[in-house]
Amino acid sequence: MVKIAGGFGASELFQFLRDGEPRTRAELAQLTGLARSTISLRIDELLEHGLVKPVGEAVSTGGRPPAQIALNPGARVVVAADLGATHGRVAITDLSGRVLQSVLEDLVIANGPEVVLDWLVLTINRLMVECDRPISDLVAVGIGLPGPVEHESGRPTNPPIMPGWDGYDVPAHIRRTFSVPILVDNDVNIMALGERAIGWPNADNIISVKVSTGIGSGIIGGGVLQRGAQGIAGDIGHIKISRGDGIICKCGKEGCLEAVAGSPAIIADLRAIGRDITTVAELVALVKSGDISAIQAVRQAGRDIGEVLTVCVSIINPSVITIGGALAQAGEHIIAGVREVVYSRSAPFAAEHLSIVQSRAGEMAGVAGASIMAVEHALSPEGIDGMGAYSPDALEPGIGAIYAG
Amino acid sequence: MVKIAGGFGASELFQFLRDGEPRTRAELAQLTGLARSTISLRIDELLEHGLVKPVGEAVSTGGRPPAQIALNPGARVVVAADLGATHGRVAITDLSGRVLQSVLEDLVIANGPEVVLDWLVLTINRLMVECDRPISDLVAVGIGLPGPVEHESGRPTNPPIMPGWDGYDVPAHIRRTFSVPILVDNDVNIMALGERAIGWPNADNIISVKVSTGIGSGIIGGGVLQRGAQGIAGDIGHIKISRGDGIICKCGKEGCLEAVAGSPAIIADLRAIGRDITTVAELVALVKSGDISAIQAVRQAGRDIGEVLTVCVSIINPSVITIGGALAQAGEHIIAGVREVVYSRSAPFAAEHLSIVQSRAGEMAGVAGASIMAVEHALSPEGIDGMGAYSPDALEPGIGAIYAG
DNA sequence: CAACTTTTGTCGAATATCGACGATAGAATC
DNA sequence: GATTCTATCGTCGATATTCGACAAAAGTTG
Repeated sequence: MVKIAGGFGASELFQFLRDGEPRTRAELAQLTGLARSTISLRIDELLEHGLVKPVGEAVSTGGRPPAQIALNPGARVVVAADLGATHGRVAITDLSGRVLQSVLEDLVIANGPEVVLDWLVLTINRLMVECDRPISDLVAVGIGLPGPVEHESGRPTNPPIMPGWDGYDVPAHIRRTFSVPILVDNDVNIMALGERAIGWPNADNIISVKVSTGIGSGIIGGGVLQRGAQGIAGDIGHIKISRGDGIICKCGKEGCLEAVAGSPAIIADLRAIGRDITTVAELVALVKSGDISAIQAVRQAGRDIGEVLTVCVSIINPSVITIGGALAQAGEHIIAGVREVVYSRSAPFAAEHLSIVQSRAGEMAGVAGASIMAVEHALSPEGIDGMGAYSPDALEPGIGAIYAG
Repeated sequence: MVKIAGGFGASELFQFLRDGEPRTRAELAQLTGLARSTISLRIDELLEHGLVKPVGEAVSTGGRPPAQIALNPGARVVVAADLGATHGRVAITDLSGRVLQSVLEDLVIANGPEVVLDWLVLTINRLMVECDRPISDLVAVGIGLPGPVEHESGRPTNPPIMPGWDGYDVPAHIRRTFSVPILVDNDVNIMALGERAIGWPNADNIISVKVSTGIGSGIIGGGVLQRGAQGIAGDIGHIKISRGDGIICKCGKEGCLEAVAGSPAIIADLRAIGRDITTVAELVALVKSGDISAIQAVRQAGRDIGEVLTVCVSIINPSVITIGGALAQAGEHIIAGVREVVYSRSAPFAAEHLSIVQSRAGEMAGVAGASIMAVEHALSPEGIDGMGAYSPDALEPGIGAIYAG
């Protein structure tokens, strides 16, 4: 039986403190409609579990100053993993998303799920030891993968660059070691979550573009991540653009954005005119060194991306577009190209309130988003109850979070 | 003070009966986690107010057969209005969306909000009398307008074809006469709601295209209507298409889908080769008569729309695309054109699970959606409480629903 | 037709919530 | 610097709500 109704427990009250804002008991009473005395009881419960803590006193309005209660972000931790094709970044963060410990390691996603996820488990264990936290403090794991993922089940679906991963039950593998909720999603989706959390907490309509070897985007619409029917919403890399005639993409179609404006295409173009570069890092370095041809090529890629984003603006009507990924490290040139096209071609009314900006979260956008995704779940009423907020036994050292998943 | 927490009242229980499915008390107890005795008390409350009714008995499993309780759709009514540029359709529907009474009248939206809304108020009054319902049975009004609307406030924003409406407080005007919640939205948005309700109740990702003088779409993503930052999401009419070079749109830009594939463009093309038509209706008739040129023109419009929808499919990843509007009445030709392009150009995985179909709701999609929107609000916990579900006084004849809005 | 099964409404018991009161802590005042 | 004032905090009895058990009701089965 799923508990749906029932009393107003500590976990429900906790929802009002999730944003990290300190509040007084009186404010919480106002918010919830409960009596101050009831709030006090719930607060005591949460204090006992360490999920909230008093944070000094608010300004007195003439009488005894009210005590402020706020989320205690350090009470528990989550794992945030951003796994790419060739690198993996894993972090332990607290409930506010603050990174306590992190590593960036080489990783070959094509080695298959067993190898990669075993490595992930070992890495999590190592990081937990390094930041001196018992495993019982871990309440959720968020993972981003470089391909489509069915978020409900955590299984990759038809991933083009992840041989052996199709349909693999990622959460089950991790849960063999850590009995906590495992959340899995596309890497651009968690990137979008990260960008919003770090740079645009109040924007409900965001497109976060990642430009690197591939080109993809994560879309937040109406405040929620848009995954689409098969988890492949935001897949802008294989939209046909006008400059793409005659250029065949890896996917078999002609004129895909990715085939024209992805870093392999840019690198190939520059090699053709004598620049000796092979990697994205070298391309970025060349642009930063001031090479005119490289700058022009990158700016043109920005225009190509802008062509597609112009359409996205009409369809999604976002208030923010962020540009991230390895190629975005090459300064403002890409964004300049994007802006040039989007602002001139979009409907004035839509463009007027649209910000096109460089990623604020940068390389950490992925883990930031994975952390948000994990915390989001862990702090939901089910997550809190799963932590044992209602069972005092969970306070015993060494027991901690046991969650059926 | 906003009531957020608090007991599990009748309105909360009612949420489990909103779908219209009959349920037994035992099932409801299971669903809510409350005791059967408590459920019985709440059911009695709802029965008294007529919001639910017993609907026969379920099959006995050997003992006394359980009584089935279900939503009583006839208990209250809502107004659903779909106002276009030149016509307005207004309906009274019950809580299941069934149309009790409706009219379709000529209407000049450009006459401004005072004239149009006064007409709407009169029409509502007339229809309520015709279906012999007291005004106290009315619990909400849903209105669709042919332009962008800020849904939260119910005010049109920068509507291109609605002079005098910009920023007008539509709900306030209606509420002068009917003190109920007034919900306002874009006409294509309510059309999308209607299409889902009638044809695809389980689809969480739908694009509903309306093809007529203008071309627009309503997008449901992740189960919720996507409005975007300024309420203009889904505005696909002014996306540039490849065939549009040199064609100037009313909006001032070049090559807009609407300027190429909208009915005025098609009619102009056909007149140029000697067909004597001026209206959409005549165009539809010509196509239905089997005129090859007309059929080809319409099919080409379908291809043009398909070009834009191909991009939409990549971005939104819908499971359903519906094609409606006056031009869609001309048989399957438009859809054939759309399918031709979308299925051949989209990523195989996305196209595989995508249905592209003609509108199932047809001309009634708008009012169906407006009805859904109104009912949705009226049956929410706030709506129910606003009906006086907690104040027995509301049962007195002639008092009924009073809602502060 | 009697025994059995399952639902339904009732009622006392258990539980949760509320409102009031005194204690507490700092600000304002003299 | 002592006193008064104001507002919060924790406690406790009063109240309202919910639960669980029981017996009556309504069909089914043998």
